[in-house]
Amino acid sequence: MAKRRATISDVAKLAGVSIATVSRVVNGTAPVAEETVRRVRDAITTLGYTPHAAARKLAGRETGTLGVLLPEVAAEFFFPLVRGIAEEVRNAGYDLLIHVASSGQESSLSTPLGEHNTDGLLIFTGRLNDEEITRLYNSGCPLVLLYRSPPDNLPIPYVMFENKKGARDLIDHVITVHGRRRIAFLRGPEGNEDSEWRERGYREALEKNGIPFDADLVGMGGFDADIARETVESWLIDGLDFDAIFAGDDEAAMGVMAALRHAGKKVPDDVAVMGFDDINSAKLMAPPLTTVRAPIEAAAAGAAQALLAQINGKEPPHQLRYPTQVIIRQSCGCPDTSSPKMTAS
Amino acid sequence: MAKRRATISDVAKLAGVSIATVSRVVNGTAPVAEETVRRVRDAITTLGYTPHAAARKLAGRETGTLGVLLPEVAAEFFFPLVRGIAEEVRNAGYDLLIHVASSGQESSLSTPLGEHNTDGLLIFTGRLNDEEITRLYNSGCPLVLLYRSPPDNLPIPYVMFENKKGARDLIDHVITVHGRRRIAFLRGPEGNEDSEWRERGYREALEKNGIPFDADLVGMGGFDADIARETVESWLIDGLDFDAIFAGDDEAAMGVMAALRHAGKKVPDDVAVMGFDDINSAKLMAPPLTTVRAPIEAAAAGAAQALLAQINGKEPPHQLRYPTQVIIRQSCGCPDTSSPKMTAS
DNA sequence: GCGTTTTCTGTAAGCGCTTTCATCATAGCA
DNA sequence: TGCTATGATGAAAGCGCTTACAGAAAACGC
Repeated sequence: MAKRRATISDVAKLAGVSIATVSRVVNGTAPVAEETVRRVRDAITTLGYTPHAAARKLAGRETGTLGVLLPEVAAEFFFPLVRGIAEEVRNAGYDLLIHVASSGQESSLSTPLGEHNTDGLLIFTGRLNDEEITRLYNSGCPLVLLYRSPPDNLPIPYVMFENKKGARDLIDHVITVHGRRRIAFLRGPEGNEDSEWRERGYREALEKNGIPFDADLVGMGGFDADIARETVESWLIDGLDFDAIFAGDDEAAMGVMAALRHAGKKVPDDVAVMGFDDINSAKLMAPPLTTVRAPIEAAAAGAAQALLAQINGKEPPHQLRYPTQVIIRQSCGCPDTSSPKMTAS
Repeated sequence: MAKRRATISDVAKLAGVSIATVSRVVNGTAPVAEETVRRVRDAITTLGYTPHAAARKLAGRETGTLGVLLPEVAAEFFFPLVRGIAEEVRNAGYDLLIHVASSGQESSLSTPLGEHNTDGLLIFTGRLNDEEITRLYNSGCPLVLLYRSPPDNLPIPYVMFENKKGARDLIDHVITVHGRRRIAFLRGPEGNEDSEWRERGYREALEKNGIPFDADLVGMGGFDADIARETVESWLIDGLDFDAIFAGDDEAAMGVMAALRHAGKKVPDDVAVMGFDDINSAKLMAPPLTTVRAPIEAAAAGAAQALLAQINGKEPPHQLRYPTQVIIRQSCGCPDTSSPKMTAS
């Protein structure tokens, strides 16, 4: 096995042409005689030649790579997200560079990511603070923000869900249909915009139904099962009175259910539980989770498209807003309408 | 805002030195006078200079990038996996290129990934068939396989879990402790080695306890909640007799529980359910899932280390085997030993 | 049949960086 | 004082590729 890999000149030599011609047939950037194309193609396959990415990037202008910045946390909804992005990016012939923000680092100043290594960046992390985003923006790096709005009203495209409407409809449902009035809310991570909008929707629904907002009923869920569980457990110990919990997202809802179950509370009889996102396991929970469907994959794909458009000099939409939809299952108290049971329990 | 980014020569000019010197202070590859270092540093900051990755790669030998090949499927256990890899890779100063195998493509021949764009590849996909792996191996690309052994006994390092032992211990538990004898098994995806070893462990436990193997009790779980659910539902319709289900993995276990619950079967009273992996939501299921812990993140980190070692010319271990551990919760029938309930239901 | 396109192909100039190699002070040592 | 290690720096050669630019051959128009 040859250790050294074939370069464009090897191919050129074998095919008896110049490297420029090889480059042309590889990229199809100029007309090449049919016969020549064949010879070059042959040479390429016999040599197993693959263009060297770095060289290509250096010579051309683009890097052919898109970067994604992710927070360290591993939530289930990351995968549809990454999948949506990956799909789009691959179709456009780009590579995907994923940077998982390190836990320790305040900002990603340490990582020389972006700017030079990628043609553009999809940013999904609260860690990358405003200054960092501003810096990247000023450096001219094409950016698209996921689930957060740009700092200082910078004209950076961003994607968002209709969080407020989804949350409002959801809460309205448990109030009007199930008569719940002591509805708790679990906030997401500090500064998370999705959470802020969901809280707004929650409050609107309360207000609309004449239920006063009670700050005691708001706690930290962190969009995380374990955090949510702890919060609910401490509420239970404190004897807080509630008959429903809007967990902020589905992960947290899972933690909420575990806490409730562990304390002997029945869902939804004693406490209704609602999530947000409609992750895959939502329908598998016991009871199946009433939640709001967020088209995560589609939104991610949209973000990738916006970035690609931007890179190609097109004007991307300033904001992409994806609709959400309430998904009624049983954790809110609604009956199971799916196929009948086999056995009476 | 300057549109064009600063290059090394800009820095050199500003600092009044040669580009070689700038390179030296940036990389610390040779002694530079203190005063000069200061001047260069200043120039770098005022210019906001960041070395261009591609150029660096071209000039140096390495690309500074590691690739990961993932199948399209999005399972929850991917995240610890990616996290483990990302962490390790970042610590080593490499970038991570993630390729999600496309659904349609037979092999990844279409993607020019690997070889040239990365210094090495972590492969976790059954899609990339043996020939493709062989091809990559022959091309001299450093490789590490995740959760599968190399084709044709090629000396490619790979990481594995002690699947057989974990499964054996787990099944032995429900047999000896809970007296189950009609234990079903849900296989993972076709050709999945983890699944094969788990099945072997399952059979060994059966044999050890004098229970004959019954092919009817083996079905397809696909390591997927929905597939597992369907299988169990059809078993239920067929009236198959079983008192325990080893779901193959935790995702499938989730589907199994949903099917059982939906049919009015009690877990674990009517049917014990066991998973494998101990994903985060395992402990949150109702009832909490008895499973086998696989150190996914550690294994992924180990794989990354092995790849890095290989790239740096060190001899990587041929095989990395990670121990597994049975995690007893309540889905097998064991009592809940955690903190007491707050309320009697 | 001669100027003019049109096709095809080669030459060569970088892209921004790393890295010998050579240079030139200094400093060390006899 | 003379000669060599040593430290600090610059000049320049690429890394593998893209892409003007230009030349040569073939096709076209009148």
